[in-house]
Amino acid sequence: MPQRPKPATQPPLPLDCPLESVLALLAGAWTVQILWFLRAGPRRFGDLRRDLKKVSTKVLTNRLRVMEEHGMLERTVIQSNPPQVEYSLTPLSRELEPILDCMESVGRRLPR
Amino acid sequence: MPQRPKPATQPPLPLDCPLESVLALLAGAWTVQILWFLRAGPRRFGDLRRDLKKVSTKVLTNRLRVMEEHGMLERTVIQSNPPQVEYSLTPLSRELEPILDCMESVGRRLPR
DNA sequence: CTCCGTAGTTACCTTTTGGAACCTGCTTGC
DNA sequence: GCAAGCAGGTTCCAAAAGGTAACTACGGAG
Repeated sequence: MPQRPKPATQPPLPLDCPLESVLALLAGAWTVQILWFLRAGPRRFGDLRRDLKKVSTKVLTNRLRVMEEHGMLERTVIQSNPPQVEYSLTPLSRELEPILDCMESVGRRLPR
Repeated sequence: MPQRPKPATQPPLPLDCPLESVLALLAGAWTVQILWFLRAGPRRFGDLRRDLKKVSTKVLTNRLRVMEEHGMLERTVIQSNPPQVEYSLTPLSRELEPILDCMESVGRRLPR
């Protein structure tokens, strides 16, 4: 049994973590799922509410607003009667798609 | 201007979302960063606290406990004086590494 | 004798988040 | 006239998350 531990295991940190920007975008409940369901094409508010069962309209609205502010969603109002709103991916959120692919393939090989 | 919108854009949802299991593992603040810093090798409690600046000991302890319960971390007590605790990746968390790689490369090509 | 570093634990408080329920205005179908 | 579907907005409340500060126990350094 050593009498004195080494002062610190790895004095310098092993590379600063460059994931913050990505994590900031993906943070928040439902964010990733919304991206997932929009990959197949634009979807309307009510579609998404049905896709994400168990989400309340308030939370969904907030999420969509925040994602839009982050430039991850485009919101298009269709002038019809009643008016409809379509959400679709942007160039920014398309950059994130590889992460979804990766999560999917990892999830498939995971137990359960 | 159409008089009546289509009843629903995509009646069946475009594939049920298979990301839940992965998202459940990665959820929670600091989780991904902890995995990131452990990739280089086992690290001790104090190391991680320094890696993740701005994290309180309480929150870090909670995170580590939860991740251990999920089978994502191995906790090893080193019988020294004072005793030390080392955290390391498990087979399960190693399965998640591709996601980290992917996030890193996406993050690099993102603005900012 | 006091402080430092080890790895936490505990109590307390604030902030954030999320959910349920109800509301709007609009039009169509019955 | 009444209900239904569209896209939300609003209010209230509960739960969860997170931060601060103080505390534990151990030995070594000064």
